[in-house]
Amino acid sequence: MLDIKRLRNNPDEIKIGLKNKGVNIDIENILNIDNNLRLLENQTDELKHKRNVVSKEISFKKKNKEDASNAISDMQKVSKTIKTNDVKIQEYKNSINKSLLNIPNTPHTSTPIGKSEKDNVVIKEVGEKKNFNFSIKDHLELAENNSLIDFKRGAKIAGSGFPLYTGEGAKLERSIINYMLDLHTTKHGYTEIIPPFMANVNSTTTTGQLPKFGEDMYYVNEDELYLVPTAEVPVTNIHQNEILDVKELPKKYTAYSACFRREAGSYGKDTRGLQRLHQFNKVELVQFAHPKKSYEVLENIVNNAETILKNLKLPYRIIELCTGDLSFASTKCFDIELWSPATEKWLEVSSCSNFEDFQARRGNIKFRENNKVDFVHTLNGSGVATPRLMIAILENYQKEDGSIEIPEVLIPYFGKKEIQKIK
RNA sequence: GGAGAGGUGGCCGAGUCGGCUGAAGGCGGUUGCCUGCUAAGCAAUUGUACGGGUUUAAGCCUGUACCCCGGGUUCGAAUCCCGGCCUCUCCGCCA
Repeated sequence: MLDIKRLRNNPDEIKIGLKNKGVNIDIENILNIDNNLRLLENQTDELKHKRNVVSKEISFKKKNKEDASNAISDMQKVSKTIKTNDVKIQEYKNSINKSLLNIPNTPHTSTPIGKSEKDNVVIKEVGEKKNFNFSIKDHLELAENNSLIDFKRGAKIAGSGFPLYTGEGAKLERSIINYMLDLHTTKHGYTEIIPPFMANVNSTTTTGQLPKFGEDMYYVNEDELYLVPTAEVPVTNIHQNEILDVKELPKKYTAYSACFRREAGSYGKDTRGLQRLHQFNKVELVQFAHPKKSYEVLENIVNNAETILKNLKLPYRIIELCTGDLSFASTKCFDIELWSPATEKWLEVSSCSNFEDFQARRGNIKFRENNKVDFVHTLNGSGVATPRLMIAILENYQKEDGSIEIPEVLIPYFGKKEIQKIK
């Protein structure tokens, strides 16, 4: 949520930011309502002040057995006015709040300006794309031949987009998750969390899924709960309505969660195999940072995520999203993409973003420094999502005989050096 | 799911038959004094949000609101009434 004071004082700056993000929002209208609100609030505060004073006088009079009926009937009128004013004030506030919740964050000044993903900037490419001297298979065929994932039965159980990992496929998936969690906790200083996989309206509003993107989530009507689309939702809300001590910052959490996404409207787009799923596994990194340090923290998160891919010896690249491709809540964002040799495409496995105080305002997450209280900056990044990582491992580590080599760092977790071809 | 108890400031904990309680008391924190150092002691200070005023600014002054949340009664509610949420205890069910 944007700061209403920023809206009052620098409306032009915000208009430019929103324009760069490709959205058009009537800020003047909000400012008008804000003006009316403050006017009425001032008047009403004065009435309330009067009521407080006179009520005390009434109390004294009654104690002294004096007549207070005039004052009381006066105050009856005042109270009536206060009541109607309060209703109006609440309407103004609701209206402003509703508008603010629907305004996206504005990009950081360093974010490259652009309209769509075509304008994203490649920051660097790391590792070499392997040259295979045999005809390679794609991850679907490999998963099938080695009995790692049973898409058909997954679909039978829940529908398409719900993969059924089987045997060594399940074990490899688990190995990947464990390896990532261990790296982040032992080498990168994160505290591990296992969060609820469902979240309420409040929590999903903090992170920005609600009110605009409710359609993207699975919703359990009876209990008014959303299945988490990412661990970012529960983990960011750990400190909802809290004031942290500045000494605690940055607070670093890593969490595994299953992620559930309806992916409404994306049918037929890169949906083969593991590319786009309704349920997938992800290890998430979340940090609560001092506002002055948050851009350093962003680099730190990118670095932590990157280390996974480096250690797995997979070719990857980092791109910076342009203003037009930035998500609703973020000011700056780096994606990490893995190379899929079979499809000759880059696959996004991580998205690392700074939200500055956007989520902190919605979730009321603050810190105290020298007796002053201010909103923290929240950041997160995938570290990383498993399905496309699985694609990259299977495809990049395949051998001519159809077996799949296990990346060195995963061997202690997987317990074997390779997966033998079965079919 | 059934029965009962309860939700007060960073924490503990008082709050009378509604009025002078933003909230006693204690702990903790901060600052000052004291002290050879530490401990102890003494004193002061110590919530948040949103307005208004003032200052170059840190700040200061001032108003309103907040004692789980939302309504209601009343001139006036932490205190009374209704609804919700959460916690605890017992019973039931269950991985």
